[in-house]
Amino acid sequence: MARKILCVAEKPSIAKSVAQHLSGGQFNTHSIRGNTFIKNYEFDFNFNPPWGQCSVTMTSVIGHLTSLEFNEQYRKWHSCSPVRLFDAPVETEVDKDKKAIADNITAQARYAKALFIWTDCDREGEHIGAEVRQSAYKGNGTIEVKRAQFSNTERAHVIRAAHNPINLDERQVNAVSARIELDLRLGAAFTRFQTLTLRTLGGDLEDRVISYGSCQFPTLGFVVDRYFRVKQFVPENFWSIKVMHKRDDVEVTFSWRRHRLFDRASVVILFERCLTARIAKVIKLQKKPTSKWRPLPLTTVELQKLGSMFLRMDSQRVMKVAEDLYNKGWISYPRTETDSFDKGMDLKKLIEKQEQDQAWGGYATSLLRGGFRQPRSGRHNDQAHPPIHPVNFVASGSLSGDERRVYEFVVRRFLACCSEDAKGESTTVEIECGDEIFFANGLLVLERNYLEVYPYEKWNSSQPLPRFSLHETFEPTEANITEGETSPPGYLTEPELISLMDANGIGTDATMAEHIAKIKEREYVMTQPRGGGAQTNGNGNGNSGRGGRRERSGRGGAQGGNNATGSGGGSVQQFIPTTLGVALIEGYNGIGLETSLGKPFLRKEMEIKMKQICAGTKSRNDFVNETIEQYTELFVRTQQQVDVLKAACRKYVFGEQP
DNA sequence: GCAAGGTC
Repeated sequence: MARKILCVAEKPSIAKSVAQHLSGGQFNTHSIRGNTFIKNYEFDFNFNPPWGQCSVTMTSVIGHLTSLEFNEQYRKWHSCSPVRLFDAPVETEVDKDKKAIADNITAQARYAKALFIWTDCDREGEHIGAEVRQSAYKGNGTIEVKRAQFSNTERAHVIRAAHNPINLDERQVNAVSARIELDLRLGAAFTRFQTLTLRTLGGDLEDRVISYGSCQFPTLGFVVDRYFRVKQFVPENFWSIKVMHKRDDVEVTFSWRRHRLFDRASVVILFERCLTARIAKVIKLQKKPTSKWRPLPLTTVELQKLGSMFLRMDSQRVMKVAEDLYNKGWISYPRTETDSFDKGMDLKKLIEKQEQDQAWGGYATSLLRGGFRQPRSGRHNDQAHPPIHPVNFVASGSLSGDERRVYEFVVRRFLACCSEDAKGESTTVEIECGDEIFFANGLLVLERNYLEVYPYEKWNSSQPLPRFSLHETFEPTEANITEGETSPPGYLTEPELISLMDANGIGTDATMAEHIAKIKEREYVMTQPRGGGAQTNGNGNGNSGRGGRRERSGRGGAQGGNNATGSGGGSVQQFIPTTLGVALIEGYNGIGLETSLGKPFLRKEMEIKMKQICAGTKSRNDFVNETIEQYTELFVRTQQQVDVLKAACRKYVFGEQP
């Protein structure tokens, strides 16, 4: 009898495409008991020695199989003092809804010679691989465990991976298992402590969960931080000079090189010198080619940011719709950090599929007839998934409204990536008037190229500048002093929040939207459209607290954010902390810990140490012990100064004077 | 009733 090899992927879609490639399409499909998504695919494949020709069962899990939990006696909230959760015993359990999946692996491992793990080649994937291994060992203690190394599911790449298995990377497994343990201990300890302590203040705090998480708190911190920057903003007056000149019926405005000054008297003096000079002289005349770069291949973070800017959906909604499109086979896997396409990928074949579309089909054809350019390469690569791209054509009629808009965006972005940059010509005229220098810019768009298919970005020719010649002198028609006042930043928008999270390593591409949703659900923040009234997520009053302070929407109305230019109506949502959200962050800031829980630094540090574990320069034990020690210290200090936290709640939530 | 991370 042929030897048997069990292969396990991280998700059903990967199991299916790997099975298709390895079997050449010749495989049998079996459902398993207890789970409708998981299938076992059976076929033969000739592996490299020592395995040779084998019968293969290819199946999958659905993400993590197990969770870490406190032992039974610590699970009830009042079972122990929260501080004990830093060292209470924990155990790993198969999730209830994953039991059937784990059993399938245990059963299939029983007669297999080897287990090939086909989870994503990232840290979490490595840990999921270890979870799979554990289930396999239950059925077969001597099964040999290997790991396939692959970053996409192209046929040749998959077959190469099957022929060249490596071992699981225990360091990555350890880094993730440490992360899991720390998230559980810190989250549970602080959540129980906060909730139970602040509950004693009564009122609106009596029966709600006031959760702490190493991602949700920094996320809240960003919102509160911006809120105070808006509130504490003091406008400043500034003055500037502009020079105007009319020629060939065109009114040209020359802007001041110094931009603006905050001292009126100085501006008046400089202005008077200009007036005295009377004559302006052209000192620089420059015409040069310019271009607007086509976008990079699409990552999850970009999809979420641009989704809230152009499509006016919140990040959670965009991800939900993208997942649906992925599950229906229209777009590639939507959770990726990679912003460059593999050299070997056949992009033209994907473009061909779009030729039939009424709106962008013609453009797709023009790419295939010579317009095609290999996409730019960004610097990110998660080694697990390609950038988000359309994999099949679907007529817009068979999609729902939101699906249509997300699909259209993914397709247009993809076609734009495969296009030439937009080309133009920029003109600069610089004049000297007295000792001051002024300039005017002109832009002539020559070839729109990718912009033809990517209406989300704008680039338009300016009014053409009239002809000037170098060194010529002329008397400007008019010169003025202008006056203005600096305007406050706007409240944080969702794309800005996602950028901050991304830059600070808060959450992953797949979870950022969830953290944002979580702080809304906890009523730490609410969202409102720019210039409109408040809107909360779920039920309840977003401005928690009796007599809580209501905030005016401020003057930030139209400023500071991205003025979206795409399709889709409505206006951008902005994030405003509730009184509770402000109280929590201000409370922790006030306790004077060297690193506040409301700042991103602690999470960043965790991320750095995980990388050290993966590099082999730090052990799992050292990492866990150090971090537990660090947070225990923060916890004890917080307990000692809990009055600061309570005072912040009284002040902000209940509006009491200190 | 707590977290964050996978994925459906």
